[in-house]
Amino acid sequence: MKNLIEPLDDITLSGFRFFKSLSDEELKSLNYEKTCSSLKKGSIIYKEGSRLTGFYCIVRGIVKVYKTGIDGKEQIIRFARKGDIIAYRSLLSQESACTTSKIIEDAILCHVPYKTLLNLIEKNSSFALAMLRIVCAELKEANEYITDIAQKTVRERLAEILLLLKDSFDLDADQTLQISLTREELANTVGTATESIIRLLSEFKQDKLIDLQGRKIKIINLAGLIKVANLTNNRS
Amino acid sequence: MKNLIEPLDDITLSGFRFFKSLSDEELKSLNYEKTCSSLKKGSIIYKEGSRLTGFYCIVRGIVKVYKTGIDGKEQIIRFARKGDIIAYRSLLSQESACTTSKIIEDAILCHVPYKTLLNLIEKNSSFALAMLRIVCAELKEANEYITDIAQKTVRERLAEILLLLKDSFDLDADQTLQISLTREELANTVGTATESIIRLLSEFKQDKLIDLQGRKIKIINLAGLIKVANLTNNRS
DNA sequence: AAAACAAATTGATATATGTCATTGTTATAA
DNA sequence: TTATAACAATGACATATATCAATTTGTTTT
Repeated sequence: MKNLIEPLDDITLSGFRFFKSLSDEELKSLNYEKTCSSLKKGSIIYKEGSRLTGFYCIVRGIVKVYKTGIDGKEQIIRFARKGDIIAYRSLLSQESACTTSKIIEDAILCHVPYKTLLNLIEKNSSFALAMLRIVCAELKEANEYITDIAQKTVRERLAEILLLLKDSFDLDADQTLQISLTREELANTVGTATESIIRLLSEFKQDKLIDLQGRKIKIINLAGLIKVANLTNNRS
Repeated sequence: MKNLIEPLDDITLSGFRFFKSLSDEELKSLNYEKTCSSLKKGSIIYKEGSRLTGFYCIVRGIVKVYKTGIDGKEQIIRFARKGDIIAYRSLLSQESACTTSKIIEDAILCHVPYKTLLNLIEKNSSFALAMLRIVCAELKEANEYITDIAQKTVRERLAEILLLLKDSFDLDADQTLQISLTREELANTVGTATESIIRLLSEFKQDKLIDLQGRKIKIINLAGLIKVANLTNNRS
């Protein structure tokens, strides 16, 4: 699969919630300085260790962000979708990327240069604060996930991840998760072995919590799933 | 143990690396607006769920920051020491605290009001950027820990935590860790059961990696520990 | 100093989950 | 249409780690 990259002209970042606090003028130059591209599933946006020149806004599609751990096993840190930004963490720290990002659903991304970001932070304190809050939100998520992964069983975590995916990517009319992951990707998110995911999904199906057909996961007993997930209070 | 709080007059935050980018004038009003206190081991600085009015700078002592998970089991998110700041995450997100912070070594803290923080972020873009980089650094750590906890054995993680503690709190002349934790606290950091920590520490001792006397942990084979920790590349 | 409590240790045991191996299934390409 | 590979599903098995229970040691508190 080739990285079919085709520049796109008419995309604007003006509607992005992340840029809500920008003035018209700032938006104008932002839109001028960004570079958009269309990427096919499987394309890699940037690799762990690479030098970043900017961050990316996701206009459409889905991206998985992961770290490479022991034996090259990937740990998925998050899924990003329309309206999200990626690569900003390492960029702001001025380090080379500590994650890899890969398209899992055909996407359109806009690249915003580091300099533009710095400029906005410097000139627009509302933007700086908004940025700060985005990082803080992600840090909160991370801390919660550390607690989960340290204290919960794989079964509980799988249920929880399914609920999280439901909240992030919604269900279609048929109560089916609008994100399609391989069993391995699910395993790399939950932090377990692929076989365990397969077995647990089957169990969930037997228990009438979900229905499976291929990669489609249909939630048929939400309350039951929530119960299995054993939520403390956080994540809905 | 009582929360013996005694206001302290002559403490200044001017030397804090975190405030490096402040002007003399900003420092002056910061020092005026802060409130310092001396807290004994065991004191709780703030509790999960409480409303925060500011963040805290640690002038001396050690603090553990933890989340309460399943069955009230605590998951230690980080240890903070001189020069570190705590409580800023929830504060910036304007949420109630999602962690609890407790003194584990007699400490002096300075409370800086939210308004002061906001003001600095608004008026001093270098400070805003510095703040941003602090949050980013913590997010990086968190992501790395997620990968570890998801992929490594308890044995590996324990070795790694010992190394981390060594880097954060240094060793005394005798190669002994300058932070004293109960086995339970170690367990709650590593994300395992207390008994497992006890057994693994004994094994490490048998393997001549460390020496134990009470809560004192002496590192006698650093290279060996590093090997056990099975570091990918990140944390030293 | 005794009493009361918290922390550390050790052993026995159960089990959730990882690992390995095999086969079936589906997608992709040639 | 076959060939090739990626993915999914199952079974058998090993084991790291949790859990439970009992004992010892060390710290506070009165």
